[in-house]
Amino acid sequence: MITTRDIAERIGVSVSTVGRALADDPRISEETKGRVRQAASELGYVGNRAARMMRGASSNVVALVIPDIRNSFYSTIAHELSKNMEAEGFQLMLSETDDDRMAELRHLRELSANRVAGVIIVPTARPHSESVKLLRAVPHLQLLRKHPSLGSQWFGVDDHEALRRATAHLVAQGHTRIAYLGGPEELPTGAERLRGFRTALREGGLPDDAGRTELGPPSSVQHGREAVRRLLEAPDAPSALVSGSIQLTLGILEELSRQGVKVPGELSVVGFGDEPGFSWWGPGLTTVGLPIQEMATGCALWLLRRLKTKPSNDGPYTSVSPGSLILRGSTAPPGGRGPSKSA
Amino acid sequence: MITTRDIAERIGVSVSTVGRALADDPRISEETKGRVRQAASELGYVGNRAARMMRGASSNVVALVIPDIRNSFYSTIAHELSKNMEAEGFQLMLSETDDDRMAELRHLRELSANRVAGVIIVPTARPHSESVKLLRAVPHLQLLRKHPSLGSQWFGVDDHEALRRATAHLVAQGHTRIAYLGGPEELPTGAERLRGFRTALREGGLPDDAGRTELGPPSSVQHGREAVRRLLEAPDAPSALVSGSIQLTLGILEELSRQGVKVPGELSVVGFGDEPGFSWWGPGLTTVGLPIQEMATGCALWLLRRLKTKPSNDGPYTSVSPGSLILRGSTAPPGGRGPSKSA
DNA sequence: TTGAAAGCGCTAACAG
DNA sequence: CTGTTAGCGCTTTCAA
Repeated sequence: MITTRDIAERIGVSVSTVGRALADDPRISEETKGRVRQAASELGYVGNRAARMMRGASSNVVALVIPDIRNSFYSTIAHELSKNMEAEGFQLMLSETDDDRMAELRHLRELSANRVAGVIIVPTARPHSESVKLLRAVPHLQLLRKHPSLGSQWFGVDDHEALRRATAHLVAQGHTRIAYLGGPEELPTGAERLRGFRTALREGGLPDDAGRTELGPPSSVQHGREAVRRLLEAPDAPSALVSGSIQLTLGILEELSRQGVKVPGELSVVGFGDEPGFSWWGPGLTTVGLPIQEMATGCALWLLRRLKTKPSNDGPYTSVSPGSLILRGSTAPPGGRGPSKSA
Repeated sequence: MITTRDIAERIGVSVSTVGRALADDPRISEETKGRVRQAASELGYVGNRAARMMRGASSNVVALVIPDIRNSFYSTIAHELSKNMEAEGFQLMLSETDDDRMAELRHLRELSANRVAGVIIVPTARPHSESVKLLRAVPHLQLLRKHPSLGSQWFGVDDHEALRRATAHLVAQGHTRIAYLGGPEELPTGAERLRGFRTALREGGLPDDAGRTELGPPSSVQHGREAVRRLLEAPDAPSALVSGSIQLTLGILEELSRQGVKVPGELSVVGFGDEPGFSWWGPGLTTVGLPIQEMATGCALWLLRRLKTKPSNDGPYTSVSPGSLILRGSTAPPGGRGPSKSA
């Protein structure tokens, strides 16, 4: 590897002159700068960031800690962050936790050892206490999920409102046996979405047992399939179904297609997120559209600003729009037939 | 930030003793080790990798350079790599090029400055000469696309064979006007897939002008939609369509749904990749399934081995299986009606 | 306008 | 078993 010293020796100046020339220090003559740059380019010199960091420079790496990049929710976020970060000269480190707090901890340890400049994290349900400590030492931001121990900088969506709206739509159509399929309550998002579901039932004047809930791993397509199967086999099968996770929605759709369930004839369905394919599933999936992109961009801008200004500004948090209900053909009054939009 | 020196001072030993204790050097007494570890943990010490790197330690970061993480093709790869890398203590850096050679170059510069241990890259069509130089200095591996200037370490799929099979299936059903919609020829993958398409036509005894081709940006859903529109409006509209890109396939499906084109009645379609949703699109999409996961795992293992053994072993390349044609309902003999599988 | 030298945190050779 | 010392590549005083 070529160092400043190699350049210095080659053109017969000192390393400090080389360093200054490369930093475009005004005290160095244009002529010397030229020779230095020339030599640097010929030798293929690439500055060593590790050395710079030892002199106090900060890393240009921001880490994104998420459950699983295959979830398009997260890959959209990763893309948006990456784009914004790259524009400011930052690189993106990707750490997948698979919703395992130990994996999360392992990653955070590595990230601290690497002295990353910042961390954007979708925390696991109950982060390890060491994870909490590690995060305290680096500018960070929670995304989607919010755990109190990790500070109050948070970007997310209004989960409660999103599910409330989705469910209210079904209630308004006259459904009285509605099932909710979502993540576990120990996840803040899971709890909020479930709460939104129940709020809508209550507001619709439905008894508490109108709602049947199936909670489970939110990133498991497989679990979505199984949960649907259980719901449909139960004696008092619901006439409508709301989902509280993208992956579960994928499982739901697959299983309903496989079983040939008539939607919305036998069952009305509201999905979560708006994946490619949701619009062409069966009669078109009515679903909750989420402002992921806006959220990710906001998140990136906040962190970038935070990284560029010394003082630690601790605005409490920012929540973005509740998402919008996208009406397609998968919902209709119970017992009715054909998509609601043709009613 | 806590350093070894802080620990040393706290318990009254030298920094080297601390260093050795933390490295579990057999020369240090268990008792001292205990005290050092205790202090380290109390102070929340985290080793500084930048400093270690200056002492010759190598980075534990491997970079993945791809066009766009939103493409599920790449997010699957990222996930698979991440999983394998994490198991060996490596972190994954994510660099998106958007198929822009300048963005690619910018990323490679940053990656070299950070002295990443290795790079896995899906190169742009014609990488910048500086990119080539930069890559020469770091263990790297090409993925999917193969550019001669970037060495002969390559992992990919048999694109020629994949498209040949897909097209042959249509030819066998009696189609004589088949359209191919894929990436540009300047991309190695684009060229190979197109060649596979033409091979199948030729092998089927069809004249060269039996095939109509629409080439364009492979990651653009939008382009897929437009290309389909052009194909269908043309005077001699094809009776079958093959795709050579996941994103283009998404565009194709959206547009065909939107226009209400009867598949396979009016048009037979073979997609590329097997996304969630492809199975429930219309009559079910016949498509080319790709062994992405296997490829990514192979790729990870190869690089890990390469990083752990000093000698640079340059086996030429490994190509994995050609993918398999997944038969569903979207293909049928021309003029026939109903899915081919019901024939 | 340029050089010499110190030091960031860590490891490893060389003493004790 | 432990301490002293040097040096990785760079920036930054302090001198010239």
